[in-house]
Amino acid sequence: MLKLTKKVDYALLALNLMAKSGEDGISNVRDIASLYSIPPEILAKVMQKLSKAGLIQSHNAPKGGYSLKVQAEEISVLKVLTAVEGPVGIVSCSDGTDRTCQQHDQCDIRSPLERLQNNILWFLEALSIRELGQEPAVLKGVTDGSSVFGQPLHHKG
Amino acid sequence: MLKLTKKVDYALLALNLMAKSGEDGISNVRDIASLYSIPPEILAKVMQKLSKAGLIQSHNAPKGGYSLKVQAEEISVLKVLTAVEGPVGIVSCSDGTDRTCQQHDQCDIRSPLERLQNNILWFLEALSIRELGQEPAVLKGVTDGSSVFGQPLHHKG
DNA sequence: TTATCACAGACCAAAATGATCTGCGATAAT
DNA sequence: ATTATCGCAGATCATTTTGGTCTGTGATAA
Repeated sequence: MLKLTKKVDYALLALNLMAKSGEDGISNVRDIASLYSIPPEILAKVMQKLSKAGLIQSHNAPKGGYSLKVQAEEISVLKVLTAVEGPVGIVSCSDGTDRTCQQHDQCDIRSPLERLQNNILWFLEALSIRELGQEPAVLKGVTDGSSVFGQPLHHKG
Repeated sequence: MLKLTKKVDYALLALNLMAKSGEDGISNVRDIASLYSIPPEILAKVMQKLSKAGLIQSHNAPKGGYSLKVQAEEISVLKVLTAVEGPVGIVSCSDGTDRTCQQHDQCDIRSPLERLQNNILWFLEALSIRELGQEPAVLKGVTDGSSVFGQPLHHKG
C-alpha cells in the first residue's frame, strides 16, 4: 500500500541513467535492462510509455535507443508516475476510477484526504529526475530548512 | 499505485465517526458497517487491528463496542495506516520486505526516494483524525501559508 | 539484404487485496 | 444459570493488480 510499482522503479532508474549520460546520450533497452537486472521486455514497455508521454525520444534503428526529449530538470517524478501508471490518486474516489463507491454518500473525510493527496502530488512534482541522481551530500545543502526535501519524519514527540 | 487500501478507508471513516461521537462514545461494528455500507466482517478485523495498536479500546460485551483510547488529536493517519497495513514504504527496498531486490547493488536513486518517502510519512503523521473531520472551510483558516496542508499542486509552471 | 533496434499486443503467473464463512470467548441483562 | 449481544480469531475463496513471458511486426543504418 502506498508503494511505487516496479515499473516506476525501472522508469526512474532508466531516466536517472539517461540523465547522467548527458544531453544527447542514447541508451538502448537491452543495455539498461542488463545493467540493472531488469527483464528487457518489461523495460521496453515502460520506455515506450515514457516515449508516448513525450519525456524521451526514441531512435528506432540499429545503434538506436532512447534519449531524453526534455532536460532532466523538467522531468518530475510525478510525470514519470503518470506516464507509466496513469493518473495518481491515493483515494480511489478522486481519480474517477471508482464510480460505484459504496461509501460515497456517507463519506465525510474526502476533503482532507484530497488535500493530503495534493500535498503528496506536489512533492512528486517538485522532485525532478535531475535531483534524483544527486548524492545525499550534494542534495543536503539545498534541502535543509526551507526546501521541501529532508524534513524530519516526526514533527512532534 | 500509491493508493490507500479500502481497509484504511474503512478505518479512517470509523475513527472519524468515533472522534465526532465524543470522548467516551461507544460504537459497535455492526452500526458503523451499516452506516457506511461496509462488510461487517472486514470492519471487524480492521477494528481489531486498531485495538491491538492501542488506538481504540474494546468493550467486549452486549451494548459494548469500541471507543477511542487516546484523543483524536493524537491519532495520526500514519498511525492508522501502520496499524491496519503494517509499515509504510513507497520503495520496497526500504521497508525490509524485499531482501532479494535485483537492483539493489546498482541502484543509485535510493537516497532521494527515501527522502521523498520521509516527506510523505511526515505528512501522514501531521494529519490527525481530528483534522480529518474538519470541514474544508474550518480547516482552511489554519492551513493557508505556513501549514503543510492546502499547498498548491504545481510549484512552478 | 540483414542485423539491430523500437513497437505492439496477447497471454500467463504471482501477489496483494477484498470479502466470506465458521466457530469461539467474554459479559451484561434477564 | 441461561442467553443474546458483542468482540476475537482463523481459514478460505474471489477479485484485482501487478509482474513477467511470448510471439510477431516495423523502422533504419550498416
